[in-house]
Amino acid sequence: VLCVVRKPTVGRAPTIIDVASTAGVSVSTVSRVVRNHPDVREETRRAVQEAIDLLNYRPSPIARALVSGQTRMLALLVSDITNPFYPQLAKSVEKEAGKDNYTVVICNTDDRTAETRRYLERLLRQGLDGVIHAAVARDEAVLLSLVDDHRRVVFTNRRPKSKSVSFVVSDNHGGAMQLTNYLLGQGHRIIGFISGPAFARNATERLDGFRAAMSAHSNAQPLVADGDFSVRSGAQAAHEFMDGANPPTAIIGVNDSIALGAFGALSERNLRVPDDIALAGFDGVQVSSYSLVGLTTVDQRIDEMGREAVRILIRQLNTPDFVPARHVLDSRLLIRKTTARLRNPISH
Amino acid sequence: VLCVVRKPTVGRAPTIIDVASTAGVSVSTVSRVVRNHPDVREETRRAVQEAIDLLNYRPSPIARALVSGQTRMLALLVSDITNPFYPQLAKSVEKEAGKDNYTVVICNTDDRTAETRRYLERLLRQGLDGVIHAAVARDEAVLLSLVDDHRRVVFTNRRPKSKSVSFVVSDNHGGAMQLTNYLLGQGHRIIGFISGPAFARNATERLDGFRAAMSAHSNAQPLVADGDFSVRSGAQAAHEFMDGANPPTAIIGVNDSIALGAFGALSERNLRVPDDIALAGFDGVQVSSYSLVGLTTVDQRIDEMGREAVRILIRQLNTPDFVPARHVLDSRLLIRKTTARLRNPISH
DNA sequence: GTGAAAGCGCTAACAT
DNA sequence: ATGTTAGCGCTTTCAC
Repeated sequence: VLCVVRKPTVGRAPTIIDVASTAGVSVSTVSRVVRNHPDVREETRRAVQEAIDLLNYRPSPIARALVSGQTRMLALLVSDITNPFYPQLAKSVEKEAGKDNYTVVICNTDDRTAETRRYLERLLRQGLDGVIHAAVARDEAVLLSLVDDHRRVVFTNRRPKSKSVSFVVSDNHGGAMQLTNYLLGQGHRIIGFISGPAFARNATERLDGFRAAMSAHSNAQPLVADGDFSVRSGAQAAHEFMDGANPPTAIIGVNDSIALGAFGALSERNLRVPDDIALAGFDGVQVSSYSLVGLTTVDQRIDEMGREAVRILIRQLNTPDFVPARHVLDSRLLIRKTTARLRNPISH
Repeated sequence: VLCVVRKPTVGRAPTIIDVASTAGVSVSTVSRVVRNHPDVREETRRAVQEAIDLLNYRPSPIARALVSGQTRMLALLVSDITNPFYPQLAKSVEKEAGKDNYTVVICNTDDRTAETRRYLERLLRQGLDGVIHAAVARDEAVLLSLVDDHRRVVFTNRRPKSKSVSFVVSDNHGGAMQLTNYLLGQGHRIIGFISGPAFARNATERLDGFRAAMSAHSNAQPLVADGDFSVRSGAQAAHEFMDGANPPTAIIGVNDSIALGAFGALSERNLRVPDDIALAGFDGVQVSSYSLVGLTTVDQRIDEMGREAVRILIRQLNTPDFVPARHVLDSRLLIRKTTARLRNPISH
């Protein structure tokens, strides 16, 4: 070959070949410099770096992905991005991942296994590197069968059944006990708990914590109503409680959205919070802190959960030997304005 | 070459070569079949399709991206994903894009130009196909300089200055007028408007609409306070209004979050809504509809905005000749529980 | 209508 | 320490 023709550099992103010819070295040397490979003479490295700077060369992630199989793309599976818990989690995940130049794709599963599968199949083909699973559906098996390398997965928000996969969750059981004991300490005995769907492990753990704390008190009467994490379901359940023969003096929502819904229902009934009835949530979502409500809640440290999940995942992705990480974050009771010492004990 | 060695098919995703050899045709033919190229005999097509089904072959998006420069990845730029407007938009964008097998990456810019740039530079190198810009910062120039092909961009939520780029926005000016006229019709004359940042065009349009409607009434007194779209700023501004010498009988928040914040502030002051003071928002965010508040608001049809933005973008991406689309969605007044006919006109 | 072959931009053996 | 080269899986001329 007498003449290796390359299109001119103008109007085209510079490639590794351009850098190599500019610096007067081979492409492998450039590649080594770019990847910080040690086997490069300092002088050569400097020359290459100069060419890189001159041309403003940046390696193509796509070409890299083709050859390495790694795309620096992570998926975050959430139940419903319009539930305020998830945006907050997403923000912290995205921020932490960005530090290591990972891109996060948020996948709204609506807690439907079929959606989980659809997303994963598409993204895996696209070369997805890893998954943070924060949705709460019964889709663990689907996920783990699609991503059989468990190093690529971290569960958060929910605790997985599998023992061989990493997770970061908050201490749901302990948090619920703490909150319930606080309400019991305030004099409440009839306490209503608005639960989440039975398939959501984080919700059932909270319910269990509530029950455990209540059963330790001889004259405590636990009430439980069904909810589905939504504001609407919280309102409905609160109405049910108050329409019952034996209405509670305090209500706990399994998450903040439900508690906010309950708050609305109570307002509609002209019940004042906390004077007439105490109310508490679970999550520590930002909106619950505003003066609108000032909701007492269990802070599950969402930001930390997201950050930690990313750190674990990225570490796993880059280490051959893998031991599943199991992090349980202490949850913290945030006492705000919707709870108070019981003023008008109901006699029975 | 006597012997073309390929690793065995087991444990490895099937490639186009596997399909070709299975079907007994060349890779180009397989490629034609996959891309629905017409130049394939029906018989051949069937044979190839059989091999594809047999092997469960799916073309590699990464390899395709390398050769075509297209990744089917879209970015959605938002100001702050924890502001409930954006998750709702994101959901509709994601859903619509998914129909055409596009993946959406949500980028939280915090309305900082530097963040916009950071995201775009990273994603463009990753082969980003297009951008839906829904954040409201002064970053139009940065975006358009980074993505000089305007077919790849759609603005939404905000109206761009550039005349050569597509957008889908709601009729902010008209919606604000409609809302203001409604309040005037209810007898309100002193109306407070809690605005957004001056750089946010959607906010200034709403403010202009408010002013226009107010100035058409001889004895109407517009009050304006600064806000930044956040719940907190809404609460603060409402306090300022009510501490003023001439408090309004109705307050409009430039978005629902601000109105919700104002609602909290008013509750704190033991003012009942709408009996003591009327309150309205803008956006039609879901949370504002719950019984907690039942906020009167201007619905800007978020879902439709997102859907339409995606449709326009995808169409532009696939047509060589490009005429910018300019869609203005009618906004709709949603009268709910926080506004009512003025009961106790203040005399002046 | 079909096939051969040249890349796309990079990494990783392997050779020197 | 550096260069050569064979791919990664696909699309796309260009022959036939």
